[in-house]
Amino acid sequence: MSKLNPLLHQELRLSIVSFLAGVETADFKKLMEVTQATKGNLSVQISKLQKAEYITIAKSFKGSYPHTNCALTPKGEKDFEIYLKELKELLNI
Amino acid sequence: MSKLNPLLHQELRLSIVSFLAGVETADFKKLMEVTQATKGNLSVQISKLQKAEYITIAKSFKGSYPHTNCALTPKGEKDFEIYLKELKELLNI
DNA sequence: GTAAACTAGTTTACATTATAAACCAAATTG
DNA sequence: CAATTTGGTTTATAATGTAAACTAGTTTAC
Repeated sequence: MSKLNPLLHQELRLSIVSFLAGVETADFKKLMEVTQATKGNLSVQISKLQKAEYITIAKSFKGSYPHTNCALTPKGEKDFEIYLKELKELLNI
Repeated sequence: MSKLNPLLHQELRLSIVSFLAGVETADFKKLMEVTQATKGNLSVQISKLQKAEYITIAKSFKGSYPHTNCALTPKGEKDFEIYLKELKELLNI
């Protein structure tokens, strides 16, 4: 019984990481779109992922508006894979 | 983005349901053994699963000691399958 | 040129949830 | 008969999740 990584075993964060694992980079707007989360929730959860060094958050300006770009780090990728492996074991899939 | 069933998307409850899906019946002791959870936590979580009609909890006596037996209901089984399907979609697996 | 509405987020207050410690009742053991 | 064990439940606290409220600036319309 290896405990599932609690940072990843949460729907919104899992959605974010899973999506980033496929595309390697996505902005705030895109993440809102694919996850259907509220701005507040998304903001909080990407911060947690960043604190854990699972993603990088790059802030810049696109025209005059702020723009936030997220990408998975190698650490995030690795721990996501471990999570997947352990989840599959738990669920026998 | 179909939201993952929050009752099932919790490690201990998921472990319980996943295990019961394989065996169809297990007692408290067995569930403690396979999940490695504390008694208190296990007690709380099986109660929640029972309230949701995902499992049945049958109390009896085995010799002189109380004995609690759990089994998945058809509803639990069905929602577990739906959860699995949606989880796989989310994770592309 | 200024009020209203929009973009792009962050902060924070509240509600929900999870968890283990404390508890309980009965049985066993020494 | 006191201490320990079995088989749990209750509950207090901590941790977490979430959306509403807020910030800061931009664009549009009058």
